[in-house]
Amino acid sequence: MPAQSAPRARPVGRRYWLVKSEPNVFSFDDLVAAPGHTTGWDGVRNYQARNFMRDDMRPGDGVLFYHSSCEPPALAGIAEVARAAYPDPTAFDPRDPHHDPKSRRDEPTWYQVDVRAIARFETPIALPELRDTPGLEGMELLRRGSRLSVQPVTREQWEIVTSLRKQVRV
DNA sequence: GCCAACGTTGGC
DNA sequence: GCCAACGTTGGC
Repeated sequence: MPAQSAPRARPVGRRYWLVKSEPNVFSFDDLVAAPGHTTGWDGVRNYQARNFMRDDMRPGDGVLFYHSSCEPPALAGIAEVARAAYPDPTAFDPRDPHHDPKSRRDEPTWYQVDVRAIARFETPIALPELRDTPGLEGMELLRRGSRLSVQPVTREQWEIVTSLRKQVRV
């Protein structure tokens, strides 16, 4: 078979991600308290973040849970993708703040995955510590002006971050 | 509260 | 297709 006609295989193995949430709105504790420690990651209205969820996130992938717009901004714990992408129902609801009339049930614009809490870091890993940790220089989170609320993390970055703290299963 | 950086919108 | 205006994000 000609190589150029072969569908490109998705890289095998577990992938890693980081999601941001304002703890005043939805914290890691809120995720732990949710039924099954799981929630739909709804309300994402950025195309790049959507594409990661819709096209690349798979059940079992690792997720770093980041608290933004708070003091201190920090990684709170780890989670995993519990369900692959499906249409974000809040986009269809006219009364929802994330309603988007251009997303239709027969042709959804916005997608979400389900995220399940796995473990809390014994203490949060605050942003300055991440900046100071060798090997994390390339993290999207640390890039100046970075605003992506769903972003990929390399396996190497994941290993470094998760080795910074003891983890307490939830 | 400030403001830099970013994504989106809409006039042209 | 350009780009100014605008709204949002998010650290500080």
